[in-house]
Amino acid sequence: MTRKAASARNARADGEASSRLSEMAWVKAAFFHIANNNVDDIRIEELAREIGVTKGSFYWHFRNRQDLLERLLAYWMERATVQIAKWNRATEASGVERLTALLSLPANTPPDKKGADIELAVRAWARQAPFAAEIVEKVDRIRADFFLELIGEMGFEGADARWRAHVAQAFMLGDAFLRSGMSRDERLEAVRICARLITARG
Amino acid sequence: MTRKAASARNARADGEASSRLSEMAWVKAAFFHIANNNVDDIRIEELAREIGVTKGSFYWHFRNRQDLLERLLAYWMERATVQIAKWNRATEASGVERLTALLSLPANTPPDKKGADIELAVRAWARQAPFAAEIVEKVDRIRADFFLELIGEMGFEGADARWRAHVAQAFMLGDAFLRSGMSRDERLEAVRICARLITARG
DNA sequence: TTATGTCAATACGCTACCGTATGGTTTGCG
DNA sequence: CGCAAACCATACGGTAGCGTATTGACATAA
Repeated sequence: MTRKAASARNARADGEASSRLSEMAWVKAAFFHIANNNVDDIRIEELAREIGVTKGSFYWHFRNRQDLLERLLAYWMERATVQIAKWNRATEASGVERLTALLSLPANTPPDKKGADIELAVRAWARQAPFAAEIVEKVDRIRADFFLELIGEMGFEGADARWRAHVAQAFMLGDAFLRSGMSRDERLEAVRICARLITARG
Repeated sequence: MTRKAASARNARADGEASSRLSEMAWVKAAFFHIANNNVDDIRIEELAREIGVTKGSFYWHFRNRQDLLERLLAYWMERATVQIAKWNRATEASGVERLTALLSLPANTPPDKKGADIELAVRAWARQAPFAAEIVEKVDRIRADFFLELIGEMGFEGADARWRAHVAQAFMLGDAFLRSGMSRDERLEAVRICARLITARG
């Protein structure tokens, strides 16, 4: 059984995308669950009910629950880094504008601007599971480089630039997690102010 | 049974502290568990094993698991707000120094400077349980006021002060959650830089 | 058409928990 | 002493969720 699943997966990895869909359906369902609750809330039988199949399907596509979680992490990492970087490089806005936009991520990340919730859940998860911690560290490092690059473009250098980048990154996270009753406009203003403070000379 | 437990608790609330210890032992054990993992990891039978008793004891002191969780929250809130405020008001350091110290909380909060972990776990929990969300919001509001007061003492006023306070608070959280491989000294330096940026005129 | 691979349904065993019921033991006190 | 309350142990029922075993349905290629 396990053998079969493994070989089937490898076969798929090479070639086409015949059942890729059903497999992705599981990952996405899990993604929604971790967004609204936490990682322990990802229960196979529950996901199955939502998708409209049974466990029989699950254990065809995945070795076990852990297997799903690992793919979920990979999926999250992709969204949390690569796509953002691409988007940011594609746009031709000014440095400060891009910094502002970046700071208000992940609060605006789809689906349903639940980006912050997912961040939180994954980070909570990371303290439980080393393999999740690894991914989060990677993500943080990639984001750090990205912030540094952005700050660098604005004329800061060396250690100074690194500190400012760090402050920016920390603010991004913290702002997303703060449960203050701030309106959308207020949040945006706060982000703008923060960008100004971070890029102030002195 | 339930009645008995309730009345016993009330009786204790008035007077002495006969069994306060054993009760607190449960709360603290739960506290350690939520620090190292998350709220789902608080399992009665496991805590019992660690304390050296059995479930029989637990259901004497607490109505049920939820009861324990609520007292745990109260305990956390106390630590997360009141005590910090007291400490901060007791000291006679300068404004910037106090801001710096505050920013590096909760990363240095005992036990075992696990403050950040607990923050994370509680906030993850808050998205699952409304009654936890309520407490976190209270804590955030109290801290916000506190930051505002501090910033105010440094001569900032009105909206400007509020934004700066918000940035400080967000940084505090985010810095605690960032899984970057920073050394203790680096972290401290980052905090100092952040305090400078936040209190810069312009 | 038959064989083989792909995918899903059903039924089962197993374990980890929660909460309850009930009985035992210690402790304070009249 | 002796009794009541406080405190804890043991045993049990109930449930939720993981993983497995087995069979069924459908497609496609030989």
